[in-house]
Amino acid sequence: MNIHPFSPIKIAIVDDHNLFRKGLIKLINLGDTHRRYSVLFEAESGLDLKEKLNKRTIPDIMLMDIDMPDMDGYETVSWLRQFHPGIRILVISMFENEEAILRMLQLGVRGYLSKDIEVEDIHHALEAISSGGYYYSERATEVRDQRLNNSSAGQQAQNMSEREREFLKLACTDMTYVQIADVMNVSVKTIDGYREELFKRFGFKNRVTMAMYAVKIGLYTP
Amino acid sequence: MNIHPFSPIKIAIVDDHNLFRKGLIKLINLGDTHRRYSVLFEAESGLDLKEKLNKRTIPDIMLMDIDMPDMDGYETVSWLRQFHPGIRILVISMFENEEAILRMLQLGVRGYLSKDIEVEDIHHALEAISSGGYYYSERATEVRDQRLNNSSAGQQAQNMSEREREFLKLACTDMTYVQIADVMNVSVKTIDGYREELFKRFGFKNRVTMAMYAVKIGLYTP
DNA sequence: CCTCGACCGGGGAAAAACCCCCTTTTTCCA
DNA sequence: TGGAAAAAGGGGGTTTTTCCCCGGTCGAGG
Repeated sequence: MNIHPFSPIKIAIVDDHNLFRKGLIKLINLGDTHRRYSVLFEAESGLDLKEKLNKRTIPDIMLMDIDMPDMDGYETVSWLRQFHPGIRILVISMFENEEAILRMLQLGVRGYLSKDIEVEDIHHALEAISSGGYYYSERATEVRDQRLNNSSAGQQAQNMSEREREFLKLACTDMTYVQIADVMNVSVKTIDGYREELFKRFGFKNRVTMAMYAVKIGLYTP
Repeated sequence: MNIHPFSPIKIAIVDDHNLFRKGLIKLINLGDTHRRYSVLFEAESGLDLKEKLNKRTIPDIMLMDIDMPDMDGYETVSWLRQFHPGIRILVISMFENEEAILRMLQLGVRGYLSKDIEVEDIHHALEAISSGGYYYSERATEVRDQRLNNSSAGQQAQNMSEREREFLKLACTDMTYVQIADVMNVSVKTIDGYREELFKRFGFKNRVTMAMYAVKIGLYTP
């Protein structure tokens, strides 16, 4: 189920760093002797992408970063899945942590690569994706597999609720739990419940390590 | 005081991400019609660089990342300044924060660029540096200038002592202040002194915001 | 001499962490 | 479709840690 088997495969790149975009283009062109791929355009963020998608040809494959200003990778992918479900998304991110990988997998991306990639990696990924398949880095595969297995094993983790997410973000600030309870419109005891639940689930020892986890998974940017 | 006015200027790149290295090479070659620059070799970390420097021609200019495994940018620059003072260093980093910029400026680097650079930026920087000058991004210039002015003004900040730095790193972990006092071999009250001093100096409201600051300036990576 | 930096200490209020308990609503699945 | 289980919210009370003000010693150096 190839996309346009005889015309070049149209690619767009969404990343806030010019250097990365140029690096990606170079990696794509290196070894692409048959001009199978053509990079249509680049965008600096999800917002930028939304504008550019209106005026241009729709790409077949979208290379997507996660950490971006305005509208990050998760939001952008959500939006794309809803309004352009035909575009296949390959995430290329600095983040190799479970949370990021799982969220993206759940959003239905076609591939997940680290930014530490070689020419072959990106070509294998592009080939797999353009022929209807999927391509995950070793690390992403590992995360996905271990998620499929461990339901009762070890520490069952992840999947925070929206309220827990919100609490976790606020716990990274200088607010006390009383103040957090106030802005979240629940009692302090409820907040304490969220805290305890997260402590238990993730093994946090104190608020600092919890906040650090939030940073690590990109939920909060200091 | 040009370096080899008629032979190409030899460049080496130190960055742990292949993508960045390839992107940099592409940016350097783009617009370098006269082949003024040649990229000698790439290294993935300071440690890797040390090995490669022994076996190869010494480059004129070194493009240097900060966040790297094994031996980070600061260590690597310190080492280079000591053992290869002739190599001119251009830092190209994700970090645009005061701490990082100031530390690098103090170590005597010739330039500081964000990773958000265009072709012209890198060429201006390389020209300036190879002809004996300096090149700082807008942000780096701003930081340097405001550091020259504000000695008594506003909040005199920065310049943490080595002990304070160490404490700040440990304060990002799950250790209590008692435990931190233990590993730092001082009394809890001394630790409390460090804490209070940093709180006053930087206006932290609680340990979480202090830890977040440590992350922001790159002192601790969650 | 006397200040400054690094260290140590008391006491106390507040916040955070950690227990146990409870109700209501939603989900889900046999 | 009925009931069990989970998720969401709340409560009382304890211990530990954090935070903040106050004070002190000691040695180095202008």
